[in-house]
Amino acid sequence: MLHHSISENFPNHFQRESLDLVGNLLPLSSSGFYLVGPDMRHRGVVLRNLPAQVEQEYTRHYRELDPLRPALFERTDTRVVCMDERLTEAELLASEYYQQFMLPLNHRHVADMFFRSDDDIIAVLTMLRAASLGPFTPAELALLRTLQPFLDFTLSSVYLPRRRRERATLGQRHDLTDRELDVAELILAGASNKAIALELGLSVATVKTHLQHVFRKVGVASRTALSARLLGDLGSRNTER
Amino acid sequence: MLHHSISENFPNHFQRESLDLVGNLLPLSSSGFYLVGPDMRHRGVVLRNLPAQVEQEYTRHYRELDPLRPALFERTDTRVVCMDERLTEAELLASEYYQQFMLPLNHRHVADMFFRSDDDIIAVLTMLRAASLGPFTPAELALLRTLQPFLDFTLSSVYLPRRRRERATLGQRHDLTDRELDVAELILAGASNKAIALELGLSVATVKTHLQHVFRKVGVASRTALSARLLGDLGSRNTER
DNA sequence: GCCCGCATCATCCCTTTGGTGGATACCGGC
DNA sequence: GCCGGTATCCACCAAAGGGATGATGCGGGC
Repeated sequence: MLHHSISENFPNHFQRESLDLVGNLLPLSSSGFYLVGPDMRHRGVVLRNLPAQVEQEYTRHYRELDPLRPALFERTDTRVVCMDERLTEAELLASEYYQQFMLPLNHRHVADMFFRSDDDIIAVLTMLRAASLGPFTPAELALLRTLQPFLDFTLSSVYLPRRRRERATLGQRHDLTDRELDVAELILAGASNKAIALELGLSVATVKTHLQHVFRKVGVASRTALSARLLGDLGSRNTER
Repeated sequence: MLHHSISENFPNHFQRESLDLVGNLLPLSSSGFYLVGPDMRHRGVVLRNLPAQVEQEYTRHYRELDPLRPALFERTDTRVVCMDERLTEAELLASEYYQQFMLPLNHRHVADMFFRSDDDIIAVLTMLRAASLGPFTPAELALLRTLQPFLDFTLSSVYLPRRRRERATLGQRHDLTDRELDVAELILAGASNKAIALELGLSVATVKTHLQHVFRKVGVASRTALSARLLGDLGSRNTER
C-alpha cells in the first residue's frame, strides 16, 4: 500500500517557500508554518531552525497559554499580530508562557501571520526572534501586512484546487459520497473517530457509519489500511487505464 | 498531517514503467504489478485495464487457488512462468480458479514474472490475455526471461536505496532504533499489530512495546496519527535547518 | 563487574475501533 | 405516492489497540 507520494508535494512545498520568503525579507531566529483549520485537511507543520518536538510541547502544554493563539483572533480580521503590541515587556517576562516555553528556546519577540477561509483561521505562519535581533519594527510589520494577501492568494489558489482534485480522484475511484470523503480526508490526517466527529460536527456513531461504508467501498478492514491505500491511490494517478 | 507526497513517487512509478514496457513489447489484455514480500515494505499494486476491486477479490478468495501463486515458487529460481506450461487446457478449464476468477474477467492466458531478494519473492508482474490474443509463445516467454534481469536490476538499484534513505530520514529525525523502524514501516503499509508480528516473527506483545516507544519518540498517540506524521516527514525533507 | 540500551515477551486494564442491525429524516426521480 | 440514496443517530458486542509495569537476555562501554 504505501506509499506513494504525490508528485508535486503540496502543501509542504508552499509552506517551505513561504518561510524562505519571510526569512529572506527580515531577520528571524526561527519560524514555523502550521496548517490548522477545518479547511486544511492535510494538516502539517514545517519548522525552520526548531527541533521537531517543540511542536509537540506547544500543542500539548503551551497552546492554551499563547498570547497570540489563533482562537483569540477568530472573529476579527487581524492578519498580522505581534507579541510586543499585545503585551508590555513586564507582562510578557512575567508570563508562564514566556518563562516556560519561549525562554528555554531563547525567543524574545514573536509575530504571527494568519490565513483565513470564511473567518476560520486555517493556517498560521509564526516568526520568532532572539532578543539580540531586536523587536519587530513598525516597518517590518507593515511589510508583513503587505505580504499577507499575496501568500493568502497563493494558498487558496493552489491548495484548495489541489484538495478538490484529490477529493475527486478518490471519490471517483471508490464511488465515495461527499460526506464519506470528509471522513476519509480526516483519516488521512491521522484523526481519531472522536476528533472526526468534533471536526465535522457529528456524533461518533455517524462517523463510524460513514467509515463502515468507506471500508466496504475501498475494500479494507481498518483505518490504517485505508490511509495506506488512499495514499497509494493518490500517488498512482493512472492505476486503471 | 498528510500529506506528504514525496517528490519522486517510487515505487509506483517503477511499477507503471514496467507495465508500460511489457505492454508495448507484447499484446496484453491487462496486467498488474504487485509488491509483496517482506523486503517491500511499501507494498502496493498497480493495475492496467483491471478494476480495482479485482485485487481485493483475488487476495481474499483466489490467491490460494492460483496455479501460479508465488508460494509455489519460493525455493526455486523460476523467473517467468506461464499458465499454459503448468496446466493442460483441460485442467485449466475445469479449475475453480479459471471458472470463478479468470472467466468472468475474460482472461484465458497468464504469465507471471517474479522478482526476488534472497530467495524471497518480493514482487510479481502478472500479464493477462483474452483467448483472442492467443497463448504466450515460446519466443515471447524467452523475451520476458531476457527482460526480467533488467527489471530486477532496476528494482533493486532504485527501490532498495530509496527505502534505506527513508529509513535513515525517519530514524534520524525521531531517533528510532532499527527494530522500531521495521514496525514503523509496516504501520505505513497499513498493517495491524498481528500482521506486523507475523511479518517480523515477533509476538504481538513485542510489537506493542516497539510501537509504544515509537509513539513516544514521534509524539503521537495512535498508529493513524503516526502514519500521517511520518508521511509528512518523508514529504518535507528540509523541515529542520 | 556493572550499567545501559536494545530487543523480547507477559499481564492487566481501559479505550478505541470495527461490525451488525436497526431507526429517522430529507430529497429527488419515476 | 413510493423508492432509493444520503445523512444522521442509537445500542450492543467483539476485536483490536493503547498504556503501564515488569521481567529476561544480550551486547557493548567504562
